Amino acid sequence: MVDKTSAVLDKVSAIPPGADNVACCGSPARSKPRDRIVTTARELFHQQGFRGVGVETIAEAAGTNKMTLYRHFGSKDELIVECLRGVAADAEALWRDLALVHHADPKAHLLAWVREKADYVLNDCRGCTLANAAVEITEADHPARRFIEECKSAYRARLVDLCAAAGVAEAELLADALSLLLEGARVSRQSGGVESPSAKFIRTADAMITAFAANKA
Amino acid sequence: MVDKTSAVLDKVSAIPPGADNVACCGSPARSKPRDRIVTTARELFHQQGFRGVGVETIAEAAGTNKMTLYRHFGSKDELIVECLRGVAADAEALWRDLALVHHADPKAHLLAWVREKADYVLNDCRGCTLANAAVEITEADHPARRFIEECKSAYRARLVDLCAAAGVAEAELLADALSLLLEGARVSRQSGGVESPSAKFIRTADAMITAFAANKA
DNA sequence: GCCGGACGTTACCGGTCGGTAACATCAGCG
DNA sequence: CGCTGATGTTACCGACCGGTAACGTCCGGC
Repeated sequence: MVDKTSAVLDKVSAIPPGADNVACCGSPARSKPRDRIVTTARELFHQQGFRGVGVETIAEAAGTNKMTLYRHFGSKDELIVECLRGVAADAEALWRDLALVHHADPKAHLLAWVREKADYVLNDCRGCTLANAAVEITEADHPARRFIEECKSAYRARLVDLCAAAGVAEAELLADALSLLLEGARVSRQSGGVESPSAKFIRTADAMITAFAANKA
Repeated sequence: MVDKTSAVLDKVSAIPPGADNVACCGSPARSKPRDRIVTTARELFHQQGFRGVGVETIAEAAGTNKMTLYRHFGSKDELIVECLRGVAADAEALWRDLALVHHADPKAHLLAWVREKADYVLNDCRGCTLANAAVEITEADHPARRFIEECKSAYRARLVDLCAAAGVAEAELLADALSLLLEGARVSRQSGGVESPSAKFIRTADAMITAFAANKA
């Protein structure tokens, strides 16, 4: 699998022993090993894939060791699920924040959502951790699979509600179209670079929204 | 990584020793080991991921052994690239066939393309092997990465040409939109099952086409 | 002060992986 | 026939992986 030099790893394992990985007051308040493990694992899994990084690498990058990791997580699979839970929670928080800002104007809310997601697509070339996990983890009975499905369907439901609130007649169809465009942009970014179709996510999403907004409910 | 029982493998390794994997006349014309290896590897890689299946598994499922595999391919990475080449060649052949049928009517050609791709999305829950490889193979200098990028950009160019031939004013934009929808449908199928937004691929793609066809060139 | 729990350290285990060496076998072909 | 090249077989290598055992350290709370 080509030489997997630690160039990338060195950049990620920027947790000097004794220091902390969050900007905090003073020195003594170093975050707990468990949190550091999850944070580091999320970053490494996202960057190098779930099968591409081992537990020992994660533990060391988190400034701890394998034994401590296994005191908090029964297995690597459990750690994976915990990481996905974190990803989903962050996405949920982002959605809530956006909803607070735009609660009065669903149409603007929808457009703002497109722009927020576009930011991620353009700035992060590794796409959606949840979707990547679904690609990489092929075992049908892996605990992560069920969780991923729940996340995606929950997210879709929220998007449908937003489209409906924006007065779109075929809210479900628009929501699915936007889901496909976003998911496509994130994966296209990985397989085609910056000049891939992913660069047109905003324009195509906007076109889709206006096309559907033509016939209101 | 959960127990990776050989249930799936048994189904795939349906190449009984002495028989052939292609429907051919008689018994003696068994295809060459190299071809069997590539065919089997493509199937296994697609189904279980590139990192999820080892060379020994591939060789045995192909009715041969690891040594013969390494006589034809210098490394697993080379085999991976060869498999991707095969996938791309098949896609190219499919495109050519469709072009032959619809050479007179670009608009119908475009709609037929959508339906052909939709067939794949609905019937194969593992998406696009090229895109999956881009997700799974994270090494920046892996030989497969360059190849994948070339494939995707070539495919995009063909789609742009088709959209332009269909008289769409913003051919590039429509082509990118359709690319995103398709790529999204394929990955959404993996992370969300059959009831995911991927089920709406045809309807959203059609909507996109009609929306763009409104203003002709 | 002391005790207990969380954490660090080292070493180890069995299994799998990618890859290679050496040798036997077999088919085709002169 | 005998040669040759492609294939099959077995055994092996070092590296890595997920996971565990045993023991030492340290810190906070009673």
